Amino acid sequence: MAKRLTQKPCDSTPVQLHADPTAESFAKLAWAIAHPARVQIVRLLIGREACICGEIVDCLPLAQSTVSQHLKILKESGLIQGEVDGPKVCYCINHEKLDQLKALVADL
Amino acid sequence: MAKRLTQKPCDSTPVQLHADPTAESFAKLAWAIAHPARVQIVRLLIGREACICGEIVDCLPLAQSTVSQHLKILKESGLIQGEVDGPKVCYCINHEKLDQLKALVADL
DNA sequence: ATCGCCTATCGTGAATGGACGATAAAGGAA
DNA sequence: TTCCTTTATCGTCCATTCACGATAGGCGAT
Repeated sequence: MAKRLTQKPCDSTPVQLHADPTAESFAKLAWAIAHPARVQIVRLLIGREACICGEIVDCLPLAQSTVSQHLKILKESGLIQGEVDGPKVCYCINHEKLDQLKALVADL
Repeated sequence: MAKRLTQKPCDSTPVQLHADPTAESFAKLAWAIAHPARVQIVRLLIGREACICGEIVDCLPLAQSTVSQHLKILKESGLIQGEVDGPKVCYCINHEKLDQLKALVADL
């Protein structure tokens, strides 16, 4: 790359689009819901404001370990939270993060 | 899977969350912007309402072929459109698709 | 027709994602 | 304690992504 030096780059600003931290966090958040199973999980948790646990597994045509993996990804993204309740774990939506995602997309 | 038959599944609806076509298209659209480079490209195209061409390459710290790949992904998602203009190609945002994405996220 | 520029595509390699079964860890109940 | 249930993690396999250089095709200019 870097060969077209005879003309101005984008707009009037030099270049400086490299490694945009905003784009990175945006992409991460978007990636968290960039899978049908994760979209369904998020919607499920939104649908019932209250938290639920491994019934999520019963709602998806996936193995328990696979669902657990998706839940981990969603948890790491911050979109959902898990809280241990005895031997079970209740998950619920993190509305702050969800609103943040909504704002990021809306402000596109 | 399918072992917990002694208790009701999620909510009162049987199960039927399998292969939700809505979730699939949502996930596809989200995946299209689930990469920092693609977020930057989309923002760039939104910033300048008009279309631009391979200057995008100069705005990203990526090889031309890599950028072309990302553009292809975005084009296939419908979020952007490319129109040939002589030896160059001008890309622009597909506002309909973008609005669709916004609506999908807002209605979460 | 030939040259040079712009872009898409091909081929490759490294890394990651997604799915599964098996297993481990934690807690409640008998 | 000993089970049983619930969930997370491990290891593995296959598919896909992402990045690159090289190459091919299109088009305008010379």
